[in-house]
Amino acid sequence: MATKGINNIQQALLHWFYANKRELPWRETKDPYLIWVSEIMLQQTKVDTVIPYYKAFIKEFPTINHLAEAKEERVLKRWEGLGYYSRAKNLHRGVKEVKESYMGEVPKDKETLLKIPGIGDYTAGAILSIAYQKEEPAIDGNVLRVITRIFRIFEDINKVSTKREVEGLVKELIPAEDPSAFNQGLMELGALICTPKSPKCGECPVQPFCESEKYNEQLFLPIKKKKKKIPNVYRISLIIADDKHILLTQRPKEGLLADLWELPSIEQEQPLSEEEWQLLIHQQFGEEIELGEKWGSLKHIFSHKKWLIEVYRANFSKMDISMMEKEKNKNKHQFNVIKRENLKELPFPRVYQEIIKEFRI
DNA sequence: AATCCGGGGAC
DNA sequence: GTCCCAGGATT
Repeated sequence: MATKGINNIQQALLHWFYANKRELPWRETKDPYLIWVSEIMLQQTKVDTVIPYYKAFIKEFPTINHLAEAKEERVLKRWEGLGYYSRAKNLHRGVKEVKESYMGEVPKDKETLLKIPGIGDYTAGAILSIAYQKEEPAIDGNVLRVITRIFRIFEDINKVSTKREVEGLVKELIPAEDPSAFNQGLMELGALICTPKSPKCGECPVQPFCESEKYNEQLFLPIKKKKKKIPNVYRISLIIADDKHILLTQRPKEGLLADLWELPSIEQEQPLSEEEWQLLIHQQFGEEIELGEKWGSLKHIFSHKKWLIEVYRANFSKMDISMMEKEKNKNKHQFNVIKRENLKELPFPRVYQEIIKEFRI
């Protein structure tokens, strides 16, 4: 089974990783804080997407102290467009916690790390192995795919029992010499060679040890239960603006797109006619707001719902926008009057970024 | 154990 | 367009 004198998985993987690893910004450091930031960003997110965000983020928040002292809105602004915004809020909270409770030093043991918001099993293992060279597994989706293929594990990878089984195997494999390279090697292999759809088994350093490849069953692994299909949500968004202002709302502090800003909007489970929308707009935003010219349509898919958005300009009578500023205090309106010159400071969901750009001054 | 959180890329 | 991908928190 040996090839070129390599007779175990560890050696094959390490050898391959040293020769083939990508040069990535977070691979230039061992700073546990920077490793932490990168691992949070890399959750559910591809490397190519993360790179520019990571660079901008650590430029503005180069140390734990910088991030701990930052305003949350600045942190969200740096996360704008990256998605899963609770990651940013938890990272911010977690860094403050490290500063206050651990004298600014990222903990070196798993139990303590797991208490920090946003750090779970995977991220704790990644920080410990990559920053501190601890022999801790870091099981992400790539590793689950690689290991279930190598060892031909036909159990649902979403089950806790399967993850425990994989964790046990990785613990046995992980070499004391370089746990960091081994864990990163497993993930890098999953990202570059052992890919979900078209694995490049001919180029795989671990191919001689891969059970599923022997039986040509790679494409059946890993096993996971499929999710159900997602409902449509019908949404109308309003452009209420003059030369210098635009009316916006800030989303709730928790839940979907938490704390981000957006156009004033109404949602329904069923599609409505223009007349029916108009009625809801009067109830929601006041009698002086009238549906105007249609600006266009937007669509946005989340994990479990799909937004179908119709964007309209609004006509407003009886008062101008600066009057609405005063009306706001009566709690009659559910929006804020924003100076268009300040739009660049506010974080928006991806789906609204293009349209907001049109109104920036 | 199941569901909630975005966005990008393959096809 | 449709499908696939994937950690942590919450329920």
